[in-house]
Amino acid sequence: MNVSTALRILKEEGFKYTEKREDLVTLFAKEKRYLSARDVLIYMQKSYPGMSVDTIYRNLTLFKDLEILEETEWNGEKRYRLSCSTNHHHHHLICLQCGRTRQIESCPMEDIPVGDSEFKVTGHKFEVYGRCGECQAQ
Amino acid sequence: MNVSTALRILKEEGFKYTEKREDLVTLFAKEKRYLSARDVLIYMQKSYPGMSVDTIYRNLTLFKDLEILEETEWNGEKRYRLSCSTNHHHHHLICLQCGRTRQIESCPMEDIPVGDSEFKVTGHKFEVYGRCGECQAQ
DNA sequence: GCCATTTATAAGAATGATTACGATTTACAT
DNA sequence: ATGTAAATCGTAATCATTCTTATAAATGGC
Repeated sequence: MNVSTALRILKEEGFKYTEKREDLVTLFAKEKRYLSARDVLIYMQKSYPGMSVDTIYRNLTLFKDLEILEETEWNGEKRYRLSCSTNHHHHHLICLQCGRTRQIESCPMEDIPVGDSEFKVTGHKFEVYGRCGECQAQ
Repeated sequence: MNVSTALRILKEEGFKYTEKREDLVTLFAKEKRYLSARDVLIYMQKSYPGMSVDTIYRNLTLFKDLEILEETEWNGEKRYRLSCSTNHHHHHLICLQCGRTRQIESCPMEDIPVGDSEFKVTGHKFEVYGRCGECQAQ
Protein backbone atom coordinates (compact mmCIF):
# COMPACT_ATOMS: atom_id res chain seq x y z
CA MET A 1 0.00 0.00 0.00
CA ASN A 2 1.22 3.47 -0.87
CA VAL A 3 -0.17 6.98 -1.03
CA SER A 4 -1.30 6.90 -4.66
CA THR A 5 -2.98 3.51 -4.30
CA ALA A 6 -4.76 4.73 -1.19
CA LEU A 7 -6.00 7.87 -2.93
CA ARG A 8 -7.13 5.81 -5.92
CA ILE A 9 -9.15 3.51 -3.66
CA LEU A 10 -10.65 6.57 -2.00
CA LYS A 11 -11.72 7.94 -5.39
CA GLU A 12 -12.99 4.60 -6.67
CA GLU A 13 -15.17 4.15 -3.62
CA GLY A 14 -16.72 7.56 -4.13
CA PHE A 15 -15.05 9.41 -1.27
CA LYS A 16 -13.66 12.84 -1.69
CA TYR A 17 -10.04 13.82 -1.94
CA THR A 18 -8.92 16.30 0.67
CA GLU A 19 -5.48 17.55 1.50
CA LYS A 20 -5.92 16.35 5.08
CA ARG A 21 -6.60 12.83 3.87
CA GLU A 22 -3.57 12.88 1.65
CA ASP A 23 -1.41 14.16 4.50
CA LEU A 24 -2.80 11.51 6.80
CA VAL A 25 -1.95 8.67 4.43
CA THR A 26 1.42 10.26 3.71
CA LEU A 27 2.19 10.23 7.43
CA PHE A 28 1.53 6.50 7.63
CA ALA A 29 3.52 5.90 4.45
CA LYS A 30 6.49 7.69 5.98
CA GLU A 31 6.26 6.12 9.43
CA LYS A 32 5.49 2.50 8.51
CA ARG A 33 4.57 1.71 12.11
CA TYR A 34 1.57 1.69 14.43
CA LEU A 35 0.42 5.14 15.52
CA SER A 36 -2.32 5.99 17.98
CA ALA A 37 -5.10 8.45 17.20
CA ARG A 38 -3.34 10.80 19.61
CA ASP A 39 -0.05 10.49 17.73
CA VAL A 40 -1.85 11.29 14.50
CA LEU A 41 -3.73 14.20 16.03
CA ILE A 42 -0.55 15.80 17.35
CA TYR A 43 1.17 15.40 14.00
CA MET A 44 -1.74 16.69 11.94
CA GLN A 45 -2.35 19.69 14.17
CA LYS A 46 1.13 20.94 13.32
CA SER A 47 -0.05 21.52 9.75
CA TYR A 48 -3.71 22.17 10.59
CA PRO A 49 -3.86 23.87 13.98
CA GLY A 50 -7.63 23.67 14.45
CA MET A 51 -8.11 20.17 13.10
CA SER A 52 -10.92 18.35 14.86
CA VAL A 53 -10.42 15.07 16.69
CA ASP A 54 -13.58 13.91 15.01
CA THR A 55 -11.95 14.24 11.61
CA ILE A 56 -8.99 12.15 12.76
CA TYR A 57 -11.14 9.35 14.12
CA ARG A 58 -13.55 9.40 11.20
CA ASN A 59 -10.76 9.12 8.69
CA LEU A 60 -8.85 6.45 10.59
CA THR A 61 -12.01 4.35 10.70
CA LEU A 62 -12.72 5.03 7.02
CA PHE A 63 -9.21 4.03 5.99
CA LYS A 64 -9.45 0.89 8.08
CA ASP A 65 -12.76 -0.01 6.41
CA LEU A 66 -11.16 0.55 3.01
CA GLU A 67 -8.29 -1.70 4.12
CA ILE A 68 -5.79 1.09 3.58
CA LEU A 69 -4.90 0.92 7.26
CA GLU A 70 -4.63 -2.04 9.64
CA GLU A 71 -5.92 -1.66 13.18
CA THR A 72 -4.85 -3.15 16.47
CA GLU A 73 -5.02 -2.08 20.09
CA TRP A 74 -2.76 -1.99 23.13
CA ASN A 75 -2.63 -0.03 26.38
CA GLY A 76 -6.22 1.00 25.89
CA GLU A 77 -5.67 2.77 22.58
CA LYS A 78 -6.46 1.77 19.04
CA ARG A 79 -3.44 1.92 16.75
CA TYR A 80 -3.15 2.04 12.99
CA ARG A 81 -0.47 1.34 10.43
CA LEU A 82 -0.44 1.37 6.65
CA SER A 83 -1.52 -2.00 5.27
CA CYS A 84 1.52 -3.93 4.15
CA SER A 85 2.17 -4.03 0.44
CA THR A 86 2.62 -7.79 0.44
CA ASN A 87 -0.60 -9.30 -0.73
CA HIS A 88 -0.39 -12.52 1.21
CA HIS A 89 -1.87 -12.87 4.65
CA HIS A 90 0.65 -12.37 7.43
CA HIS A 91 1.14 -11.28 11.02
CA HIS A 92 3.37 -8.92 12.92
CA LEU A 93 6.02 -8.68 15.53
CA ILE A 94 5.24 -5.36 17.23
CA CYS A 95 7.37 -3.08 19.38
CA LEU A 96 4.98 -1.89 22.09
CA GLN A 97 7.10 1.17 22.70
CA CYS A 98 7.37 2.74 19.26
CA GLY A 99 4.92 0.69 17.19
CA ARG A 100 7.50 -0.50 14.67
CA THR A 101 6.74 -3.89 13.22
CA ARG A 102 8.34 -6.80 11.48
CA GLN A 103 6.44 -9.29 9.39
CA ILE A 104 5.88 -12.86 10.45
CA GLU A 105 5.47 -14.86 7.29
CA SER A 106 3.63 -17.90 8.53
CA CYS A 107 0.13 -17.95 9.91
CA PRO A 108 -0.88 -20.39 12.68
CA MET A 109 -4.24 -20.93 11.00
CA GLU A 110 -2.54 -22.65 8.09
CA ASP A 111 -1.56 -25.75 9.96
CA ILE A 112 -3.76 -25.77 13.03
CA PRO A 113 -7.15 -27.38 12.53
CA VAL A 114 -9.48 -25.22 14.54
CA GLY A 115 -13.22 -24.88 14.70
CA ASP A 116 -15.71 -27.35 13.28
CA SER A 117 -19.32 -27.44 12.14
CA GLU A 118 -20.39 -26.33 15.62
CA PHE A 119 -18.11 -23.35 15.98
CA LYS A 120 -18.04 -20.98 13.03
CA VAL A 121 -14.68 -19.22 12.80
CA THR A 122 -14.85 -15.63 11.60
CA GLY A 123 -11.42 -14.27 12.38
CA HIS A 124 -8.22 -14.57 14.30
CA LYS A 125 -5.43 -12.54 15.79
CA PHE A 126 -1.80 -13.48 16.11
CA GLU A 127 0.60 -10.83 17.31
CA VAL A 128 4.00 -11.10 18.95
CA TYR A 129 4.96 -8.25 21.25
CA GLY A 130 8.30 -6.98 22.37
CA ARG A 131 10.84 -4.23 22.16
CA CYS A 132 12.80 -3.34 19.04
CA GLY A 133 16.54 -2.71 18.93
CA GLU A 134 16.25 1.07 18.84
CA CYS A 135 13.95 1.15 21.85
CA GLN A 136 16.19 -1.17 23.85
CA ALA A 137 19.16 1.06 23.13
CA GLN A 138 17.51 3.99 24.86
CA MET B 1 -8.47 -23.20 38.75
CA ASN B 2 -11.42 -23.47 41.09
CA VAL B 3 -12.97 -21.47 43.90
CA SER B 4 -11.04 -23.02 46.78
CA THR B 5 -7.70 -22.74 44.99
CA ALA B 6 -8.45 -19.12 44.22
CA LEU B 7 -9.32 -18.35 47.83
CA ARG B 8 -6.20 -20.14 49.02
CA ILE B 9 -4.03 -18.05 46.70
CA LEU B 10 -5.76 -14.94 47.97
CA LYS B 11 -4.96 -15.90 51.56
CA GLU B 12 -1.40 -16.94 50.81
CA GLU B 13 -0.68 -13.61 49.16
CA GLY B 14 -1.96 -11.73 52.19
CA PHE B 15 -5.24 -10.47 50.79
CA LYS B 16 -8.42 -10.63 52.77
CA TYR B 17 -11.32 -12.97 52.26
CA THR B 18 -14.62 -11.25 51.61
CA GLU B 19 -17.94 -12.71 50.62
CA LYS B 20 -17.96 -10.49 47.53
CA ARG B 21 -14.66 -11.96 46.38
CA GLU B 22 -15.89 -15.49 46.90
CA ASP B 23 -19.08 -14.72 44.98
CA LEU B 24 -17.06 -13.15 42.20
CA VAL B 25 -14.83 -16.19 41.77
CA THR B 26 -17.84 -18.46 42.08
CA LEU B 27 -19.51 -16.62 39.23
CA PHE B 28 -16.52 -17.26 36.96
CA ALA B 29 -16.33 -20.87 38.10
CA LYS B 30 -19.96 -21.36 37.13
CA GLU B 31 -19.82 -19.51 33.84
CA LYS B 32 -16.48 -20.73 32.45
CA ARG B 33 -16.50 -18.04 29.77
CA TYR B 34 -15.35 -14.48 29.18
CA LEU B 35 -17.40 -11.85 31.00
CA SER B 36 -17.04 -8.09 30.79
CA ALA B 37 -16.78 -5.86 33.84
CA ARG B 38 -20.32 -4.77 33.02
CA ASP B 39 -21.59 -8.35 32.99
CA VAL B 40 -19.99 -8.94 36.36
CA LEU B 41 -21.34 -5.69 37.79
CA ILE B 42 -24.90 -6.52 36.76
CA TYR B 43 -24.62 -10.00 38.25
CA MET B 44 -23.04 -8.88 41.51
CA GLN B 45 -25.48 -6.05 42.06
CA LYS B 46 -28.30 -8.59 42.23
CA SER B 47 -26.80 -9.87 45.49
CA TYR B 48 -25.21 -6.59 46.59
CA PRO B 49 -27.41 -3.73 45.36
CA GLY B 50 -25.04 -0.90 46.21
CA MET B 51 -21.85 -2.59 45.09
CA SER B 52 -19.39 -0.11 43.62
CA VAL B 53 -18.01 -0.39 40.10
CA ASP B 54 -14.63 0.36 41.57
CA THR B 55 -14.76 -2.80 43.67
CA ILE B 56 -15.50 -4.84 40.56
CA TYR B 57 -12.62 -3.37 38.62
CA ARG B 58 -10.20 -3.57 41.55
CA ASN B 59 -10.96 -7.21 42.14
CA LEU B 60 -10.88 -8.19 38.47
CA THR B 61 -7.44 -6.61 38.20
CA LEU B 62 -6.31 -8.26 41.43
CA PHE B 63 -7.46 -11.67 40.29
CA LYS B 64 -5.77 -11.19 36.96
CA ASP B 65 -2.51 -10.26 38.70
CA LEU B 66 -2.82 -13.38 40.87
CA GLU B 67 -3.39 -15.38 37.67
CA ILE B 68 -6.76 -16.54 38.91
CA LEU B 69 -8.39 -14.86 35.93
CA GLU B 70 -7.26 -14.48 32.33
CA GLU B 71 -7.85 -11.19 30.55
CA THR B 72 -8.54 -10.29 26.96
CA GLU B 73 -10.36 -7.50 25.17
CA TRP B 74 -12.82 -7.08 22.35
CA ASN B 75 -15.34 -4.44 21.25
CA GLY B 76 -13.61 -1.93 23.49
CA GLU B 77 -14.15 -3.85 26.73
CA LYS B 78 -11.81 -5.93 28.81
CA ARG B 79 -13.09 -9.45 29.45
CA TYR B 80 -12.16 -12.02 32.04
CA ARG B 81 -12.52 -15.74 32.46
CA LEU B 82 -11.33 -18.19 35.09
CA SER B 83 -7.83 -19.42 34.30
CA CYS B 84 -8.01 -22.85 32.75
CA SER B 85 -7.13 -25.72 35.04
CA THR B 86 -4.73 -27.19 32.52
CA ASN B 87 -1.26 -26.12 33.46
CA HIS B 88 0.22 -26.06 30.02
CA HIS B 89 0.26 -22.93 27.93
CA HIS B 90 -2.58 -22.78 25.45
CA HIS B 91 -4.86 -20.48 23.48
CA HIS B 92 -8.56 -20.09 22.89
CA LEU B 93 -11.26 -20.21 20.32
CA ILE B 94 -13.66 -17.50 21.52
CA CYS B 95 -17.32 -16.87 20.75
CA LEU B 96 -17.54 -13.08 20.45
CA GLN B 97 -21.23 -13.17 21.23
CA CYS B 98 -21.36 -15.05 24.52
CA GLY B 99 -17.70 -15.35 25.50
CA ARG B 100 -17.65 -19.14 25.60
CA THR B 101 -14.30 -20.64 24.71
CA ARG B 102 -12.68 -23.81 23.52
CA GLN B 103 -9.05 -24.60 24.04
CA ILE B 104 -6.53 -24.69 21.24
CA GLU B 105 -3.80 -27.04 22.28
CA SER B 106 -0.91 -25.91 20.14
CA CYS B 107 0.85 -22.59 20.35
CA PRO B 108 2.25 -20.90 17.23
CA MET B 109 5.32 -19.79 19.18
CA GLU B 110 6.44 -23.38 19.51
CA ASP B 111 7.34 -23.87 15.90
CA ILE B 112 7.68 -20.38 14.50
CA PRO B 113 11.09 -18.82 14.93
CA VAL B 114 10.37 -15.20 15.72
CA GLY B 115 12.45 -12.37 17.06
CA ASP B 116 16.21 -12.36 17.31
CA SER B 117 18.96 -10.59 19.22
CA GLU B 118 17.65 -7.27 17.93
CA PHE B 119 14.02 -7.66 18.81
CA LYS B 120 13.32 -8.82 22.35
CA VAL B 121 10.06 -10.76 22.51
CA THR B 122 8.06 -10.23 25.69
CA GLY B 123 4.69 -11.72 24.88
CA HIS B 124 2.23 -12.86 22.27
CA LYS B 125 -1.44 -13.22 21.59
CA PHE B 126 -3.18 -15.86 19.53
CA GLU B 127 -6.93 -15.97 19.57
CA VAL B 128 -9.43 -17.38 17.12
CA TYR B 129 -12.80 -15.67 17.01
CA GLY B 130 -16.17 -16.88 15.90
CA ARG B 131 -19.63 -17.90 16.91
CA CYS B 132 -20.45 -20.95 18.98
CA GLY B 133 -23.22 -23.43 18.18
CA GLU B 134 -25.65 -22.06 20.74
CA CYS B 135 -25.26 -18.50 19.48
CA GLN B 136 -25.69 -19.54 15.85
CA ALA B 137 -28.90 -21.36 16.78
CA GLN B 138 -30.49 -18.15 18.01
C1' DG C 1 -14.20 -12.04 72.79
C1' DC C 2 -11.86 -7.30 72.21
C1' DC C 3 -8.76 -4.11 70.13
C1' DA C 4 -5.49 -2.39 66.75
C1' DT C 5 -3.95 -2.48 62.28
C1' DT C 6 -4.45 -3.07 57.74
C1' DT C 7 -7.13 -3.81 53.79
C1' DA C 8 -11.61 -3.45 51.36
C1' DT C 9 -15.48 -0.93 50.01
C1' DA C 10 -18.83 2.92 48.68
C1' DA C 11 -19.96 6.95 46.45
C1' DG C 12 -19.03 9.89 43.40
C1' DA C 13 -15.78 12.69 40.85
C1' DA C 14 -12.15 12.58 37.39
C1' DT C 15 -9.90 10.92 33.38
C1' DG C 16 -8.97 9.48 28.75
C1' DA C 17 -10.38 7.57 24.52
C1' DT C 18 -13.83 7.71 21.34
C1' DT C 19 -18.26 9.05 19.18
C1' DA C 20 -22.13 12.09 18.17
C1' DC C 21 -24.18 16.39 16.59
C1' DG C 22 -25.52 20.72 14.41
C1' DA C 23 -23.54 24.29 11.80
C1' DT C 24 -20.45 25.54 8.29
C1' DT C 25 -17.36 24.73 4.56
C1' DT C 26 -15.56 22.21 0.66
C1' DA C 27 -15.08 18.91 -3.35
C1' DC C 28 -16.64 17.81 -7.49
C1' DA C 29 -20.13 16.45 -11.12
C1' DT C 30 -23.05 18.79 -14.15
C1' DA D 1 -20.50 28.79 -12.07
C1' DT D 2 -23.72 26.24 -9.31
C1' DG D 3 -25.99 22.70 -6.55
C1' DT D 4 -25.52 18.90 -3.70
C1' DA D 5 -23.57 15.57 -1.03
C1' DA D 6 -19.74 14.84 1.76
C1' DA D 7 -16.17 16.60 4.91
C1' DT D 8 -14.89 19.31 8.60
C1' DC D 9 -15.16 22.09 12.93
C1' DG D 10 -16.12 22.91 17.60
C1' DT D 11 -17.98 21.19 21.21
C1' DA D 12 -20.70 18.21 23.94
C1' DA D 13 -21.81 13.54 25.12
C1' DT D 14 -20.68 8.84 26.07
C1' DC D 15 -18.41 4.90 27.70
C1' DA D 16 -15.05 2.25 30.13
C1' DT D 17 -11.99 2.71 33.62
C1' DT D 18 -9.36 4.83 37.53
C1' DC D 19 -8.81 7.86 41.46
C1' DT D 20 -10.01 9.93 45.99
C1' DT D 21 -11.57 10.18 50.50
C1' DA D 22 -14.24 8.63 54.18
C1' DT D 23 -16.16 4.64 56.27
C1' DA D 24 -16.49 -0.28 57.17
C1' DA D 25 -14.88 -4.82 57.66
C1' DA D 26 -11.36 -8.65 58.21
C1' DT D 27 -7.42 -10.58 60.40
C1' DG D 28 -4.04 -11.37 64.07
C1' DG D 29 -2.47 -10.73 68.79
C1' DC D 30 -4.00 -10.21 73.43
